[in-house]
Amino acid sequence: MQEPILAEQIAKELRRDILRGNIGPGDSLKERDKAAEMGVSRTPMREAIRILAQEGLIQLRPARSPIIARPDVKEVTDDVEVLLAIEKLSGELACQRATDDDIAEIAEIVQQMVDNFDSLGALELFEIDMSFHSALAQASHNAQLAGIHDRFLSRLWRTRYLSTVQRRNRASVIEHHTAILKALQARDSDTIRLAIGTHLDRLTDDIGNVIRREQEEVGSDKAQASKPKSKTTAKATLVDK
Amino acid sequence: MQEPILAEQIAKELRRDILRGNIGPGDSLKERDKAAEMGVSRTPMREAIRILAQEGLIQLRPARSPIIARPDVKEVTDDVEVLLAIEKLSGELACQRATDDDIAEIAEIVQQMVDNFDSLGALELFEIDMSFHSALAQASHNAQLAGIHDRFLSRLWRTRYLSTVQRRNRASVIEHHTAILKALQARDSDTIRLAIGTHLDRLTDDIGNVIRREQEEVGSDKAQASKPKSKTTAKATLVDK
DNA sequence: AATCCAGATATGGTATACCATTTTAGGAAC
DNA sequence: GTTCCTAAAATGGTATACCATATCTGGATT
Repeated sequence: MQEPILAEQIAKELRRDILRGNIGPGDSLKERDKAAEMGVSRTPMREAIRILAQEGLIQLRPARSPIIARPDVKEVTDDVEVLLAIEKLSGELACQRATDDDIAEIAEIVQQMVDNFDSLGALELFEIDMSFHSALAQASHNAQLAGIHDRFLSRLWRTRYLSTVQRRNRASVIEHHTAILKALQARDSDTIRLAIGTHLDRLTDDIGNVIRREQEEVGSDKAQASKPKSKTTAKATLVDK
Repeated sequence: MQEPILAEQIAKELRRDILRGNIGPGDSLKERDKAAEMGVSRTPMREAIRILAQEGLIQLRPARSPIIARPDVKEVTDDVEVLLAIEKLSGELACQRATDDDIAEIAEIVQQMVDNFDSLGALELFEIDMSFHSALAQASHNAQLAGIHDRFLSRLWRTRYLSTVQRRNRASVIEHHTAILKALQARDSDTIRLAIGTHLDRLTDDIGNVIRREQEEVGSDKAQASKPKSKTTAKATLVDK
């Protein structure tokens, strides 16, 4: 059955917690305590932490507890800048190399979102959104590119998710995806670059807003009271909608 | 003091060995043996292996010994494809955001290569070459971009080095670097993209040649060795510290 | 002779114990 | 009351011991 090794399961779990906001930016992640909490030993926990650090979700500090990364505006816009270039390249290459099956799969994903737009929640829709972008990168038939793409995608996951949830007209996502799909079907590199640019550019502003708001919250949090070190912060702050 | 943790020293050492060819593609890397060989315990060795796996130098296999990655032509050309896009973006952003100091530093690197072109060996020249590209990425003032750039650069290190060494007219490197620098000084995004394209496109062919040649060697190796079960544990030649 | 099973061995995964360094707290000296 | 020193606690880094499974070897069975 080949199940993934423990470290990866832990990483997955932690990643979920971080991205969903169950543990917030700035929280420290003592490998000893966290391992005990999850009922595993330090070794795989340590490995999991390294994985997430590498993904940019956790920040390692020499001889200190790792903490959940608190990306600032610049960091996130930098990420978006890179993601944009990567995804444009993906689109361009996909236009050249995507198989009919690839395109059909992407079309399927778009259709899936259209069909279920009203019945699904924000999270489910968002996951479909992500899978669309992943599939596009996959269709570039450049594994390295797809890999790096996924990495940046996951790095932006949380911020992007927050921005999606808060956004009023999520319908435009479908428009954009459709435009990208059309360009791909026409195998028109220039058009797909433009469409991808449009799609992601819109995100830049939203993301900026999300981060800035979060930053402010943190500021006021710190201003009013220092956090008591209770270790039961697990389910404290969930995204309010 | 603040010296880097053991795992990173090991990773550095192993990386050197891999890139320089002291341990070749296909060799297995048993963490137990290798750790004993280097006089460390399995824990940091394991961590080092993960680091290099992440960099693409080592290939992890479920429930098997990791092996030194043997990049095939497609993988490397894929890497180049990505590196090209990343570096073009770096150049473009550098044109917008590089400080005068940044540019001066890059100019200094170019000059350094010009001045020492005849006195330095291939390896030293190559290291200057690499530092030029790194500095350019750095000048983009996008840390994420610079990070990913360095990663792909290091991934291509060995192949690129081999291609440089064998190349007849290494002089063109200076031409290309100078062209890129000029474009940067003029802060001309379009020109720098072109110049970078020219510079790296030339590498694509060379790299292809190198890999193909290596592949052939391996092919003939395998042709004669794959019938009998040779273990080929080439564990000689280790330059310990 | 070929096949298959069982024990042995090798090897990666996991847990735990140990160590070094950093942080912190409390008390003594001023 | 403040400061500084020291010892203890916390915590990440490292080593080692243990475990599970995959691979290998040899012999028994057909």
